[in-house]
Order: sequence, then structure tokens, then C-alpha cells
Amino acid sequence: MPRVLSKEEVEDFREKLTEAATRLFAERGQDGFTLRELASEVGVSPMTPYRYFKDKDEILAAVRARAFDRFAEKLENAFGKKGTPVDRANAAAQAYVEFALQETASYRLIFDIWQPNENDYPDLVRAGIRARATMIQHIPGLLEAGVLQGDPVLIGHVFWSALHGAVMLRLAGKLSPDCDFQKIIDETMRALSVGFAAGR
Amino acid sequence: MPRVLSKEEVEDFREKLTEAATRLFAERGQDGFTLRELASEVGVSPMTPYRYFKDKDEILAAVRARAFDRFAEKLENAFGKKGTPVDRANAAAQAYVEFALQETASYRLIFDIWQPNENDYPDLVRAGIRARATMIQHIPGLLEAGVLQGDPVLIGHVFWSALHGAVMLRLAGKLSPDCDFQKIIDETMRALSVGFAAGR
DNA sequence: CGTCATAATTATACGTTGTAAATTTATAGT
DNA sequence: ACTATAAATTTACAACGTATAATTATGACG
Repeated sequence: MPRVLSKEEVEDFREKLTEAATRLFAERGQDGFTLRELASEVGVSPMTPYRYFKDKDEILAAVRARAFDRFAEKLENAFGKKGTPVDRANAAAQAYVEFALQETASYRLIFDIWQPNENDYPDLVRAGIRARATMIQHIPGLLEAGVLQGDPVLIGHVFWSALHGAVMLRLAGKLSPDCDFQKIIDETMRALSVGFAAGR
Repeated sequence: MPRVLSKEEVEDFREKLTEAATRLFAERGQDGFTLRELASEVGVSPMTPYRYFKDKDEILAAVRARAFDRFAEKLENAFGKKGTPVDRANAAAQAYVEFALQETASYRLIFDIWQPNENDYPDLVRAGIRARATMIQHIPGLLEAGVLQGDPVLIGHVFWSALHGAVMLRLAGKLSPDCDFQKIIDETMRALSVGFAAGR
């Protein structure tokens, strides 16, 4: 009987391909990223990836899931540092912005790509839920510390979307040249903190 | 001598093509939008548009400029209504969200597409500057009315990016299912207003 | 008017893409 | 060693953007 790929071999190849795809996608951008170049990059013929992935979309989903996870890790690390709840929340916010600016391609993969059938990719769904939880997790500490008050899920989403909006406009080059990006971030965080402050 | 297209005829055709492209882009999405279908839609051969536009990118730029302008118009209309500065600012914010949700394709064209050489298209640059000014214009009224205090350009960008972030996450389907979108918008506006309130 | 130079348009063709189908290669069980 | 068949590659195709070649149509002039 012929050689049969073990579960492990399949997983290894998927891993290798996803890694190369992540790099290629960052280099070439959404449009310039082709299966043919990806295949040659890992040293196989253009059709070989089809043994391991259904199509290009599924490869993209794997790349996205991986990006989600790296993002969540970075935020969890920042949040895991010692300090007051406020310090830790600030560290998480800073890590968020850093990731977006330094790993722009991955950030876009995470939040700015609309795959028609996202729910068909379980890994992607899982990674997405994890990343969202990560972004909300630092709020309860602020409530318990008596810094903020309100619904933590709602507050988390407000902070998150404000951060996301500033980052996206920055990445799209839409901000006015005479308006400093970091100042927008700082003032957004300050104003929202005042708006949700406890005891008013 | 042969027939020569008048300035007006050229402009008419460009207009017609841009209009059809806007519709097609909304129907088919970024990837599904093809020059060949666009050409057949307006009843010419696939190469005819090249007489009027350099390439696909230039057509896309025209579509974007048009979307910018419609967006700015909608906001200016809302802001032009009678009422207190606060009323007018709220009307503008509401119009913003409405446009994003109802004309999603255009909204994405405006704020979520990264053309490598945007500055090569003067119409696009002009429309972009106009739209940005439109989004900032309602802030000075709030300062003069003694509602807010601070740098109007900075405040404008903070409100704008917060709104943009919530809208983008909503459009990308990234918000938690148990967090109402309108509530996020309302709380964002409320909290930011408190954070920038005059007299504190 | 008929002819002709030439702008406008269309037809053809090429290189590239994702991927379906056909073909080849390599290996485990007899 | 032989063979059934999984894996991999080769070939092939339709669709894309668009360069180039061919065609069509028109307005000035003899």
C-alpha cells in the first residue's frame, strides 16, 4: 500500500505553509499574495497546497487565526505584568497600538478583512473569540479598583472601538497632518476614563 | 478629419462609467468587481474605458472621490438643520452612522481602502480633504456654546475616530453578540462629551 | 460627392491568476 | 519484485487586466 501522510505530517506542512503565507502576505499585501509564489517559497508545486487546504480562502483563514493568536498573546503578556489595575490596563492599550503599528499586515488580517464565510473555519472563530476576550479582560479590574463604573462588556467595547478607530484612520493615512496620532490616543483614553469614572 | 470627443462628451462618459462602477462595486464587492463586466454594463467593449481612464485604479479613484462627496453632502445636510449646536452635532453623528450602515460599500471605499498612490488623483485628494473638514466642522460650535473645551481639531479627531472604530468593528462583525451597537455609539458619545466638557 | 487621414472603438492576444483534471512518482503490503 | 494507490506534479482552462493590432466612422478637402 502507498505511503500515507500521518496526522502529524499534515499538521507540520500546514504549519510551514501558514508561516510562509504570513510572511508573504506581509511583503506582498492582500492583492500581491499568490498561491503560486507561496508554493514555490516552500519548495512545492502550485497544486500541492491543495492536498492540505481546500483553497486559498482556507489558507487565508489559517493565516488570520495565527495572527489573532499572536495578537492575543502580546496583549496577555502586557496585561500580565505587575502593577495597579490602571497600570496593567495602560500597558495593554499600549501593546494594542504597538501591535497595530508594527505588525500592520497582521492587524489588518485580524480586524479589517471580511471573509464571506468566516464561521466555516473553527480555528479562526476560536482565535477571534479569544482575542476579543483578551481585549475586554482588563476592564473588571478597573471596576473592582473603583476607578470605573458600569457594564464591563460595554465599557470594554467602547475603549476597544475607540482605539481601533484611531489606529485604522492612522493606518489609512486619513488623519490630518496637523494632528498627532499619539495625542489622539492619549486624549481618547483620558476622556473615556473621565466619562466612565466611578462616583459621579 | 475624424470625429473628436469634446471635453463635455469625455466628462459625460466618465460620469456614466463612474456611476455604473459605483453600483457594480456595491453589488460585487472589491474582488468581484471587474472591468469587463463594467464595460458590458455600459454597453461598450472591454477596452473602451481605457480611452477615458488610465487603468482600473483610476476608475476606482473616481468611484472613491464620488463616494467621499456624497458622504460629505449627507453630513453637511444633517449639520445644516436648525437647532442648538448640540442638536446639530448629534444630527451629524447620526448621519455618519447611518451612511456607514446603509451605504457600507461606499463607506469602505472612503475609509477602508488603501490605494498605493492616492495622491496621484487630485479629485480624490480634494474630496478627502472636504470630507475630513466636514467631520470636524461641528466642533467649534460646541466650544463657542461653552459645551466643550480644548483644541477643536484634536477633539474632532477623537470623536471621529471613536465613531469610525465602532462602525468598522460592527461592519466587520467583530462586536460581541451580547453588546448592542447603538449602545456602544451612545455611550461613546456620552463619555467623550463628559471627558471634554467645559468647566472642570 | 468621393476620398482619405485619423480619432474612436473593437478584436485579438498575452501573461498571470486560482484551481480542475490528467498524469506521473513513490511506497507499503503481498 | 510486483502492484494498488496516496501524494505530487504537470497540464489545461476560464477569467482577469491590459498591450497591441485591426476595424470603423467621421469631417475636411479636391
